[in-house]
Amino acid sequence: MLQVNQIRENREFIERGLAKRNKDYSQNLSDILALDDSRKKTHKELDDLLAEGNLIAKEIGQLLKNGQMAEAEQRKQRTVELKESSKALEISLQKIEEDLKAQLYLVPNVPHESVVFGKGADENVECFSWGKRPVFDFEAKAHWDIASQFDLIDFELGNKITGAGFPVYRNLGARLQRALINFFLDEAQKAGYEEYMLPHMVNEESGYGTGQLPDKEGQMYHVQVDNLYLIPTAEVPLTNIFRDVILKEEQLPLKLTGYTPCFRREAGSYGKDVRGLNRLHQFDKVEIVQIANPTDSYRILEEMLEHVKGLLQKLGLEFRILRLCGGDMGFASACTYDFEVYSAAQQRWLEVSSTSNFETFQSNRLKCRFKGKDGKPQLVHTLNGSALALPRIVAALLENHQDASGVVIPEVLRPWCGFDRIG
RNA sequence: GGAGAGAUGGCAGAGUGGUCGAUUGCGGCAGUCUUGAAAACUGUUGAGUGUAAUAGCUCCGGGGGUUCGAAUCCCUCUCUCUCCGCCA
Repeated sequence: MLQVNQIRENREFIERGLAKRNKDYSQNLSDILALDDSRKKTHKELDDLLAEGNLIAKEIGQLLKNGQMAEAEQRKQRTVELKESSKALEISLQKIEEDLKAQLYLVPNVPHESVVFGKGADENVECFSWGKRPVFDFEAKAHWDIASQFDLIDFELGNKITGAGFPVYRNLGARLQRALINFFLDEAQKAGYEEYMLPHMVNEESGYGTGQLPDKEGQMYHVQVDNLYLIPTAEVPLTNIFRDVILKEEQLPLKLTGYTPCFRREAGSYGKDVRGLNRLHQFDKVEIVQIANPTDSYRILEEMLEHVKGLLQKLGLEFRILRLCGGDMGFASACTYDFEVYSAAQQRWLEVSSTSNFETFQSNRLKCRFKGKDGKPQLVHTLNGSALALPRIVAALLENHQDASGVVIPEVLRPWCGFDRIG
């Protein structure tokens, strides 16, 4: 959520930034400022009435103490009027504040200066690539075929137990999952991230805090009896740790990591995208989050990119990094890099990580601040990234590291797996 | 699920209708003293809104009510603790 004062002070800058999202928000911004003006005006009127009421109340107290009953009664008459009009003002103020909030919820984050204009995914900019594409002297299989050949993943069983998009991992497939989770967590720990084990359900406040609510409600599983949501990513519980928290400057940056399953309803997806592990309703992911001083956040974003790079390099997977253009960036992000690994068998790129700086967009909602030297609370910057999401990594590992008779496990994973090949 | 108790500033903990945004202690910060440190002493120390700066206004778990006036009384919700029941 943008800050109204920012909009007021840097309107032109913000409008120019938002234009990169290929949508016009100038009307929203005008509405916001107009609503804020009437908010201020109404607030002032209300405050004046309340101030008068407070004053009279004190006088009445004094008069009663002195036994001046008649005078006290007289004063009370005015307070009746005051109460009526302040009640009315309160109601309209509340309405204005609701409208203002609703408007603010509609406006996405302002892309960073470095983000390019673009209409959609086609205009993302490749900024880094690494690795060699494997060459096979046999017909490369897709991961769903390998998975079924070696009994690693049972999609049918998942369909039976739950439904499409909830695969069952078994045997070496299950152990590979566990190995990857541990590998990613240990790497994060080595890089200075504190590990958390988190609830897999969150309440409404948390959903609002990180921006899944109100607008992306349909993408989360909702447990209605208790009004809880299954987390779509560990980012939600991890970042909400700092909701309504004022940190000390010297605590920053805070680095956190956590493994959780992620639940996504993903309504409206279809076709080749959903084959095998490409898109699931439940998947596993290790997330990294940093809570940063605004002056450091872009350096930290680079640091996080390096971390993710390192993971993919250790796994020996060909990948590229894309700088997302304005039109493809998530609602809350100011700057996002996507990591994609190349799937040799499917002959396409698969997104395995998205690493973003949200600047103050989340912290403004979360009310997560830090106190600097001047003693004034200031909003932090929040950043997060997948490090990494498992299913497509598994897909790429199986496909890219396959040989004529099975799959070779990358050296680095073997201590965690306990086996060096499948098949 | 049943019965009872409670929720106050970073923490502890007063406050049961009228200068209470809140006594006090600890912690934090600044200063005095000291070669330096500790101790002691002095001062200072919540957030939001608003303003050029003041002022004003709001906030004592959330919401609602009573009253001229609520941290304090009433209703309701949430959470915590104790006891009972159930349970991995």
